Amino acid sequence: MRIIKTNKLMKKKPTLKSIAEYLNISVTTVSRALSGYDDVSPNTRRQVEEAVATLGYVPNLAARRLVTGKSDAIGILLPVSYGDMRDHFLSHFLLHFGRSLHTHNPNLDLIVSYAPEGEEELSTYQRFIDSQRVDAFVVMRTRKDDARVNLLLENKVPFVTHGRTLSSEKHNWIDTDAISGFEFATQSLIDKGHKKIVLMNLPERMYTSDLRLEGYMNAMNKAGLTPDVFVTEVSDNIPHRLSLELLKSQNAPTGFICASDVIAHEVVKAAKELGIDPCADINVIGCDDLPVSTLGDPTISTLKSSFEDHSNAIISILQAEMNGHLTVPRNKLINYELIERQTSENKNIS
Amino acid sequence: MRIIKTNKLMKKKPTLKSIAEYLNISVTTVSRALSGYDDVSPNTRRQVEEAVATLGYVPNLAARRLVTGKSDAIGILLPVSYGDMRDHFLSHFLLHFGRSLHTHNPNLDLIVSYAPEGEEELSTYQRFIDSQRVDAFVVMRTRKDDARVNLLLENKVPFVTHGRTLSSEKHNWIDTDAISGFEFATQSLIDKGHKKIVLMNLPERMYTSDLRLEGYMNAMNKAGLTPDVFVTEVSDNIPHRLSLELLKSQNAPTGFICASDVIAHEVVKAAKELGIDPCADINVIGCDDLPVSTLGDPTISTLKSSFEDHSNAIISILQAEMNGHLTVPRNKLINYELIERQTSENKNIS
DNA sequence: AATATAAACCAAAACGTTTCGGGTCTTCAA
DNA sequence: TTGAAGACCCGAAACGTTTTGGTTTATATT
Repeated sequence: MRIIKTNKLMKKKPTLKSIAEYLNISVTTVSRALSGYDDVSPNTRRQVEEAVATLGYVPNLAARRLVTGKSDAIGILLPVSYGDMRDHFLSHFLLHFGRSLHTHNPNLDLIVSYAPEGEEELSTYQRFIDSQRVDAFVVMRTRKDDARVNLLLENKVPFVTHGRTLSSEKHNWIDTDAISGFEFATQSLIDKGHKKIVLMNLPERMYTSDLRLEGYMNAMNKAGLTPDVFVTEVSDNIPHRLSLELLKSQNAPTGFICASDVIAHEVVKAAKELGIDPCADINVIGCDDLPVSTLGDPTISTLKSSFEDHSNAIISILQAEMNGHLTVPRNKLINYELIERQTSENKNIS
Repeated sequence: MRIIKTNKLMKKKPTLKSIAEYLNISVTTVSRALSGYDDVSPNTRRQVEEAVATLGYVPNLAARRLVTGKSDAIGILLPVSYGDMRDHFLSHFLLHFGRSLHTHNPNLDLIVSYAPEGEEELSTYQRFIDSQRVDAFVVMRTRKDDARVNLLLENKVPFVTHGRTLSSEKHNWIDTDAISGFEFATQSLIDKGHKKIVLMNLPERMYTSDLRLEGYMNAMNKAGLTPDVFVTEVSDNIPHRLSLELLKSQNAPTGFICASDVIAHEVVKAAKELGIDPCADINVIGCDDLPVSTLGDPTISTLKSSFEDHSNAIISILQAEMNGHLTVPRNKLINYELIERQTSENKNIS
């Protein structure tokens, strides 16, 4: 048992008490000095700060959390399904969100755990709430009618959803402006002369799917074109089989609006397999700007919304919730930007 | 202020005390019943368990942590650099690790924070240690001589590194068996008749780069071939420019062993730009089996080691550390498997 | 000189656990 | 009938903070 640090007067981990003794003042005063109260003299405050620095005091979070009832942590329960391509979005989002949170407030912990959709999803949330591990939640991949939302509302736990629900007016949310985004993307293909444009959508369980559909329909209707919608999971080779089928059909579509870059990538791949030029013969637009869309050949056009914006919006709502109480739910719509890459570069389909 | 839950006798959040009062026994006994001590009668234990269930008691973690000094959390301080392609590996690893940790022990929290390489890296670790937020660390992307390792050793905090260091004998680590893996990959190209095989390595700051180099050298020396090594970051378009240069040089290499799939992908891309068939004219092998290597066209051969194995190895070492104390550092080498895809499918380069 | 005001400080309670060092009551052997 | 052993239980302290509701001292006001 050697003493590690060589600072004078150092034996154990310093506490408020040891600092108080060291300075011959009370624990209360030390605490208040450090918390910036104004009933402590400038001189005392300075001494406390010095002592903290030389003794290397760091507050014990457990004790603080016990007494304040706040945990200074925010939780995110990931709905990952192993091997599912959708994990791409989540894993990148997570990294960015964590990073933003940290730069925004390094004292907020991010606790990551898992609550896959299904049986135990709600009970996992409940346990998390009850143990008071976190002050607030970020809820990912919201469904239209999402039981998690109700649970959190009932328990009066602050949270922000990433994606709207059918009861969006009751809770904080951020979301991409899927209607405008998909309308714009569809319109861009219409402008290029496409007549047969399909939407390859995600399952309608997610609300966002409805909104994307709406955007697509808006553009198609305005142009007097017949919409054609397909729904696919982003896993296994379902999107791939579907793409092959579509491309081989007579009177095959030439424009593809895809709800995910992964789907878009499968369309491109299927086209190449069939000897169809994914840039000249058809146009493909994906969504999310995942690495696959820039790394692939050809590069894939995509609807992008910055993780930075997502994260910042979530964090600012969370902060508002955790400090002064929010009287009314807040929300934020984030714009999509159409990134034109090779799969939509040709100017005129005839 | 309405009462949310409708259970009888429920007003506030239940505590040990409320259960004790409810059952007319002492707090001590309740606590001991729940902790599985054997000095509580079967009957009492049953009653306690029932009460816990009906009242919906969940222990307050802050209180427990305060008294035990354990946090039941493990921390991972990510060395992310925004926009860096290496983040691909990290983000996927993180998702998998979290998932494994959760299935292994759902009561262990995973706290994710950020400590980018540089100035504040060590102080970030120090603050994390001092605040006793976590019981143990996972240290990613170890360097040859890694100050984080020393810091953690000095503070006697349990940790496992992902990747060896020069002082590996002093700490727990897991790592991929880079020597064997890269030797095997190189040998596989030699077996196909390649004479000019280059290694496109990562900066030697990381120990793993040395080991990969060693594996490559082993195979080359054994075959009497002249080694040729290049070092590149995995960011910007450095690997791309380097690839173009190499492929355009006279007496250009035909075999490419790359320390990352991202680099391999750049080689492939450069080849295609130059009209070189990345499958027939050259062979390329990457590393890590990132999504880009399966999603790309052509698909890229790669050295794969399963995240599952990584995670499990780390977790089992961590568990050993956190329960009975480990007397001697543990480690685990994880095998690479060569996944042959299109970029190494041709059988004979002449 | 007495009183009000302000500045600086503090003792003690509280948060909800775990654990230490006992205690009481059976039961059973001597 | 006594004593020991075992089974079961409990009071109180401890963990390190924050906060409440003061007290003390010095200065200003009447």
